[in-house]
Amino acid sequence: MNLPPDKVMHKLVSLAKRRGFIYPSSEIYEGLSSCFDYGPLGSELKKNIKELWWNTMTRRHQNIVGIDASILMNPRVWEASGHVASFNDPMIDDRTTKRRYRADHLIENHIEKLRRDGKDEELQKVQSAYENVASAEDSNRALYELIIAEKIKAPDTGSGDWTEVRQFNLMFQCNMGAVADKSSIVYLRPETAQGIFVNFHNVRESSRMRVPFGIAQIGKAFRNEIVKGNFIFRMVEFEQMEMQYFVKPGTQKGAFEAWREERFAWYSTALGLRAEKLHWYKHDKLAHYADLAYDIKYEFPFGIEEIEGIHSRTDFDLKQHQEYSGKNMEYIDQLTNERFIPYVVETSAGCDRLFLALLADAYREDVVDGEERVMLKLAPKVAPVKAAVLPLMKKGGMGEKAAQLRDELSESFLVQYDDAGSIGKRYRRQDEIGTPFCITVDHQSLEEGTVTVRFRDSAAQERIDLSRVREFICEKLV
RNA sequence: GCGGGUGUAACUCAGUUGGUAGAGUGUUUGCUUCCCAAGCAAAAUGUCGCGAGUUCGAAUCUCGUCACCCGCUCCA
Repeated sequence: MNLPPDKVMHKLVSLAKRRGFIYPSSEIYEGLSSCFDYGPLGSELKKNIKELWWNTMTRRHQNIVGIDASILMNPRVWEASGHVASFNDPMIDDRTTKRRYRADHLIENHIEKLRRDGKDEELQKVQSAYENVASAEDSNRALYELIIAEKIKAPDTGSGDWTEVRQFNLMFQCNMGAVADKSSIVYLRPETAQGIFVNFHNVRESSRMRVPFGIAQIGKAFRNEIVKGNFIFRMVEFEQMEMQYFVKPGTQKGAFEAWREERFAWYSTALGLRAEKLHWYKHDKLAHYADLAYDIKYEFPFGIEEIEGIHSRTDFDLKQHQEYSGKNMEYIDQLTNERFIPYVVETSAGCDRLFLALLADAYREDVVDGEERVMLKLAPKVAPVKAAVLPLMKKGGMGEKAAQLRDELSESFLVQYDDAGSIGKRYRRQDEIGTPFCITVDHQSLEEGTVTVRFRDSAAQERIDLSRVREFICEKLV
């Protein structure tokens, strides 16, 4: 059944809160913009995502190991990575049209236009003025003056009623130690990757790794977003699942293609996201550190948006750290006696974004026996609750038998027990949270030791032996 | 941050020209029921987003503020 996109998001938000997937953060104090809490079912689902990712990365690859780096790092890390200098965007607003632009983008567009028009003299002048901005005392002022001097207009509206250029610092600053002064400034990491780069030699040495090898990490990162929103899609505090793969320079292209294929397959095959909702996006404009970049995007109800970036980061990061720390970041290949700074292929996935993609992908409204129902068609391995154990009636010893089965199954996976209301209502409750199987204990169970398994997707039933239930569910979780 | 919209029960929403809050769903308890939101009976839950102001009196009018939704920009 097809629903209007905006309706789907509203329904997801409402369902997520009602059933304990996601609550607004500190809600009793009016919440906090763009922050959310994962509830009992949400934390289970998220844990499943992370576990699947971790196992896929580290267990299935003998040359990938994991770390868990600290969120706070020496602030010089962020000078080396370029975040202190460039991870803040100069923004400018047009008073007439109320539109907002990146000031540097306006100038770059202008330069591009001059180049296309073949106005070489003008081009030279603007280009050098733009290059001088970096060394200007007040770079925002310099950008502003350049925009005014060149009479640069907005590319989409042609208007040019500009405000001052203002800086948006995307890194969270805080103070380490009880006394707050300039020397105590530390940052909440805006990406987990740097925790990997700075540990390159530690990990290589202690795990006896030889290039090519990878380091995987799951952890929180923080960014002050200019525009937040779309539920948990763009949060200021979010969780990344990143892997940096270190390769010999010149071989990065092959590694890149291999990871591209593997990562896409993970979403479509392992997690069961609908393939037609997944898209590739190739970056034309590359970040300063990259030589090739693709994103895997998912078709959310609010648009096609990124869930994972696969980027060829060159040797930029290690080289920077070598320069800023003064420590050698080279790798020595003992077989060939070559020394080099490895190139890096990065796979960087947004855990919360994937969570949202899974919810959006799974949300269904259909009809069973003439009655509408809401269902989350989650793959069994990501579903928070693997099975529900339901006595058909409370009486006649069925409750006791079902409780016994619940205790037994609970040792292997998360199950729910429910004896409240009619059996149909209880099936629907489980459908709504994506539980793939309902195990129902009836009279026959007491007599001959069998139960029925009711399948979420088809509502069909199958009778199996009580002793086989655990095995049956296990088989479906592979 | 800017423009537009919205905040009333867990959810979806009513609430008249200002007179101290309702419905449906859900939840809880009991009865009934041998398989898909059935029925019967009872119950709990609101500082009407928050704070000021006007008024004898504010969910309702005014101002401020916070959050959310839709656009502008960035990215995981």
